Amino acid sequence: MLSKKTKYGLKALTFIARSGDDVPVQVSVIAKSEQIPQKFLESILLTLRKSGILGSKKGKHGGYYLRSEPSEIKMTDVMRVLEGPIAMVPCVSLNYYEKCDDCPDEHKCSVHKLMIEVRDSTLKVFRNTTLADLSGV
Amino acid sequence: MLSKKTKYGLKALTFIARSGDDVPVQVSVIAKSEQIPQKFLESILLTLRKSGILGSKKGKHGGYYLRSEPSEIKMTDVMRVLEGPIAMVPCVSLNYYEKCDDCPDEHKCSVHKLMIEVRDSTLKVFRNTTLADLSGV
DNA sequence: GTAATCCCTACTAAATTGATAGGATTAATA
DNA sequence: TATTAATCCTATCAATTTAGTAGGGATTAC
Repeated sequence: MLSKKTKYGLKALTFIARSGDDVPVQVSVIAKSEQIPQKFLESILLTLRKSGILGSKKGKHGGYYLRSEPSEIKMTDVMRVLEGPIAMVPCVSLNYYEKCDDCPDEHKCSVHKLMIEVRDSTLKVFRNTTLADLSGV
Repeated sequence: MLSKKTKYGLKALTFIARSGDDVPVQVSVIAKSEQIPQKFLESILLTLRKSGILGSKKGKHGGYYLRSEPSEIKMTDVMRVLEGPIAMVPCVSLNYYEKCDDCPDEHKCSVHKLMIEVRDSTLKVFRNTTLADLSGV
C-alpha cells in the first residue's frame, strides 16, 4: 500500500507545480486545497526540502517552491524520498541492497527472481514519469 | 515491502512444486528446509488451502499439495491471496476498488494516473509468471 | 515590533506484522 | 483400539510502522 505520506507528498508537489514558479506556496494553502492535515503536511514538505526536491523561504510570504522544472523531477527520486526503496525486498534493491538472513544463495531464490522483474517494471514507470506528467505542466 | 508472510508463502509453494505431485508435503519439512517458523508457516499454508491453491490431507502422512499444475498457478492469484490487492491504492484496484475520501474527481488526480501505470506494469509481470517459472518445474 | 511563516522535537493512538501457545480434530498403523 | 503424527483453529502478544498532534523556536516582511 501507498502510504498517506507519499500520497500527500505527490499531491502537494503537483499543486506546487501547477501554481507556477513565481512565488513560494504556503503549507496552509496546500493543506486547505488538498484536504491534508496541515501539521502532517509540514513534516512531509520538510522531508522533500531536505532531499533537495523543494526549496523554501521562511517568514512572512514564505513557502515552498520547486528546485527544478517539473519535467526534470523524476518519480524515481520522489518515490525514494517519500516511500523509500522501490524494490519490494532489500535483496533486489539497487540503492539499499541487503542480503536476506534466510537465503543461502539468492541466485537460486524463486522470490528473488520474481521481485527483480517487479522492480524493473516499476522502475521503468517511475523513470519515464516526471512531475510534469502528473501535473500537466 | 513484501511481507514475510508472502515471502514464506512463495518459498513454500516453490518447495511443494519441486517435490513432485505424488505425496503431500508436511509443514515441518518445509519449515526446516526453508528456515521458516513452523507455526507461522502453518497459518500461511492454511490460507493458501482456503483460497483453493493448495489442498491438504490430514492425519499421519498428511500434508499439503498443489491443486493444479505449477504452470497453471498464476502469480496474480498467489499474490492476491498472500499480499492482498496488487494496486497500491484502493482507487485503482481492479478487485478491491474503493473511492478515496479526499478525492473529489479521481480522473483529475495525479496520484491516480501514476498508480494505474504502476498497477498495470506489475500486473503484467504477475500475469506472465506462474509457479512453474519460479520453481523451474 | 508584530504577524506570518517555516523549522524542529517529542509524543501518542491505532493498525499491522510476525510471530507463539495450546489444544481440537483427523487419519494411518501397530 | 490405542498411539502417533499430522492438519486445523482460536487466542494472544510484542515490536514496528503509520498517521497524526502538540508546542514552541527561528526567521522574515511589513
